[in-house]
Amino acid sequence: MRVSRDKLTKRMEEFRAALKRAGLKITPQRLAVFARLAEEDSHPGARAIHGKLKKKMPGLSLDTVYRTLWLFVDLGIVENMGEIDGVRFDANTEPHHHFICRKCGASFDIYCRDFDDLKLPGELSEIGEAMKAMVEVRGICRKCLSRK
Amino acid sequence: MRVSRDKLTKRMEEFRAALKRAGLKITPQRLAVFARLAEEDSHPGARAIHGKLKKKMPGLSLDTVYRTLWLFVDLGIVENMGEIDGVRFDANTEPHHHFICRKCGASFDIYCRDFDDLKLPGELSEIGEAMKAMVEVRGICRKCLSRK
DNA sequence: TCCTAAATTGGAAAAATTACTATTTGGAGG
DNA sequence: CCTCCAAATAGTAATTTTTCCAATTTAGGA
Repeated sequence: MRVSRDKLTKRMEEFRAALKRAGLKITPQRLAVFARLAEEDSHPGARAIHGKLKKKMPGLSLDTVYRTLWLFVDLGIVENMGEIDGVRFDANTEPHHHFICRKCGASFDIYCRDFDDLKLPGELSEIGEAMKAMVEVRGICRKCLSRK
Repeated sequence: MRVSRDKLTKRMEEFRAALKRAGLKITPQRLAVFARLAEEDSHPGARAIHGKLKKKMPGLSLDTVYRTLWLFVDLGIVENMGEIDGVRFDANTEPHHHFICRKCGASFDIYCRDFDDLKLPGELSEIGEAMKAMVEVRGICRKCLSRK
């Protein structure tokens, strides 16, 4: 799905501001990667972004895309979805939720009754058939906080 | 953290029942992988599981671990965390939530006011410092439903 | 315009995951 | 308890994803 024009403009402004604030250069590559990410809400991976941009920007290296994306995550203007180091597995079949550390990727179970039976919005049926809902809390874990 | 003895027993029962129901063999490898996963709530990845089990079961192949874990996901006794095909990125800075398709891995944004300001449980502070909470809904997307 | 630290490229390396074949084995049926 | 065979595994090769690095280019301040 496409993002509206003014949302896009707003995001591009935030992007420029964040780079300026951090004293980083505004390069064509960074502009292209961010724009690509900001104008769609399909949450692409690095390869997908690289593939799309390669047409307009043949020299673009895959490494740059990766480096750029993680830079954006560090700057707080982009969020990563999914674990840092590959897929993980969970055999806990009871209702529970997750805390995930942004620094080290560690994850912890959270038990919270209020979260167990969230009422899902009706429009969800347009997207698909929901089977389960859980809350994902992101932050910094104790260990990472202390060794900071 | 360790899981209590009766929870573990219960999970092992469910595991045996699920394999039986599907007409699959209960092998030492499957028992070991599931037990390893069920007795901890640290959500390990395939490599971590393989590494731990290698000591007791020197011949265990990494392929078996991967195959076994995805089998468990298919059977519904294990849930995978993180995207199927690598890390993804999201430049949407507005409060929103995600629907993720179990079949194809596609993800969609959900907007739902009720989810935007979930009250986090106090015990969370023992785990770390929370920065953001979002709801992750899992199910089957329209496309996958229709092509079923 | 010039200069320099920062950024990018392209290719190589590392890590994660899947594929494949020969061999082994769980467990159904005798 | 044997026997047997479809199912499962081991070991290794292939593929995919991600990161690293040295050489080169460039954004943007002076």
